Amino acid sequence: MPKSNNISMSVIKRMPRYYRFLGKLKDDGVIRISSRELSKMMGFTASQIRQDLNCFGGFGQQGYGYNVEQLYEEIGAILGVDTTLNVILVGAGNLGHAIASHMEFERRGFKLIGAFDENPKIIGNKIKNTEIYAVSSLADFCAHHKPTVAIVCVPTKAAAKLVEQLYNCGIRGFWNYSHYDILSVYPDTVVENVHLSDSLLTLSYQLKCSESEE
Amino acid sequence: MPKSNNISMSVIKRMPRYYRFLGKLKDDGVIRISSRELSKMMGFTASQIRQDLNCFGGFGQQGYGYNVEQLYEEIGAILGVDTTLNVILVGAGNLGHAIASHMEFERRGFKLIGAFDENPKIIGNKIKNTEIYAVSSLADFCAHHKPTVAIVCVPTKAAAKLVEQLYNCGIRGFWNYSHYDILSVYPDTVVENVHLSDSLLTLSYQLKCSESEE
DNA sequence: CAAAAATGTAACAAAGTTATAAAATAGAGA
DNA sequence: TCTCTATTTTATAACTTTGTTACATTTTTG
Repeated sequence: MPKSNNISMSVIKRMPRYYRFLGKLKDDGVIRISSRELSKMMGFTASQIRQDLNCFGGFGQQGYGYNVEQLYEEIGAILGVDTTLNVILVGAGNLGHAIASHMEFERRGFKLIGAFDENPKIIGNKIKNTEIYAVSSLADFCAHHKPTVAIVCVPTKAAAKLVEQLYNCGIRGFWNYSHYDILSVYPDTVVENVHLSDSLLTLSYQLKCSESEE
Repeated sequence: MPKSNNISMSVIKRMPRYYRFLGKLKDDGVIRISSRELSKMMGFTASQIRQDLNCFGGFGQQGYGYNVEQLYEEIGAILGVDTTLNVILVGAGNLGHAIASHMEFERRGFKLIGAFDENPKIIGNKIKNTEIYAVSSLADFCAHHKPTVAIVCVPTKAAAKLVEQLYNCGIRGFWNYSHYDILSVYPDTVVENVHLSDSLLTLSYQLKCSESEE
């Protein structure tokens, strides 16, 4: 029974991590867990865990802790894992292909229903039972199958135009791996700009710092 | 002349993004830019940009703005792009291969000097002029070439043991794509757990919210 | 030389994190 | 079965960090 308060982004960003650890515990057959135990595993403070979980409702029981399976399901529901969203991949090159095949979409409430590319050499190939179509067929495909999310793995210069096109096709969620930053200019869209290189650069910065502190 | 204050992680995480946008401006031949103009492009407030940049020193000039090229170089230096770090890839499967070939390491102060995998079928192959070696040769290789950063792209169950092994080989920076969470248990190591699926789940959450608000 | 533009800093506000007091439960032992 | 104690959450309060606003100062431009 989630509280309908608006939750802060900081909390949301931590939820998938909780989900991950709880899934692991569940698979290991753990029935119950306290915030204190979880904190040791995850590297958060127990306080924070309790407060985070409490944003959505009191899942814990005083003197007992949290029921692992129940909490796992609750967080799954919060994140929307229990409702399926249709996804398309646009740009099925090296990276797009790897991401699509690496990601276990089904376990996360997504279903890959199509992939698109401009390269004639790979059009017709398959990624995990999903065919790669020509980008030119995008509009027709979307009109039929109504995907809501697109994984954007195209070169920088192609991205801006593509995003507009995808929006017109009804796409409302963008999972962006291109070097182009998608800004949320449309009010009803959601964007995750991944930018792998950003985390590499923060790693670089932190390494520099830890060296100079020795 | 960077200030030696300790900068907050929130600021650091924004720096690569500044670097990206400034690089683009530089390539476009833009000589100077004001915080106001930048704010429009990037979706931050102008104030925040000024405050962020000021953490490292006064790069701007009143009444003029910032010199694009100078600022680009300064931020590059802050992030450590100007000093080269040797990197190895461990796990050269689908994802590892894609990331290594997608990432422009040289432009970011990194140099890929080796890749490792357990699959005999791909040992001996090349990724961007870098050979794929057997994991068993890891220790020898590291003793010789002293890499400081490892890209971890192995299956979950292999990760824990591997991290320990890599630490013993002198690796101090972990760029982790496995589903295993590397905790910073060693005091002098730096970890970036990427967890692609996390951002997909936050996207899912946000989509759910934006729907219910309509 | 004056008006406009822009930074850097200080004051303020909001958000996030940690600590603590109160309430509830589980589990042990009589 | 009942009672008591240790455990653990919840709610709230204190604190810390982060972000925003405002403004004085400086520089450019016409």
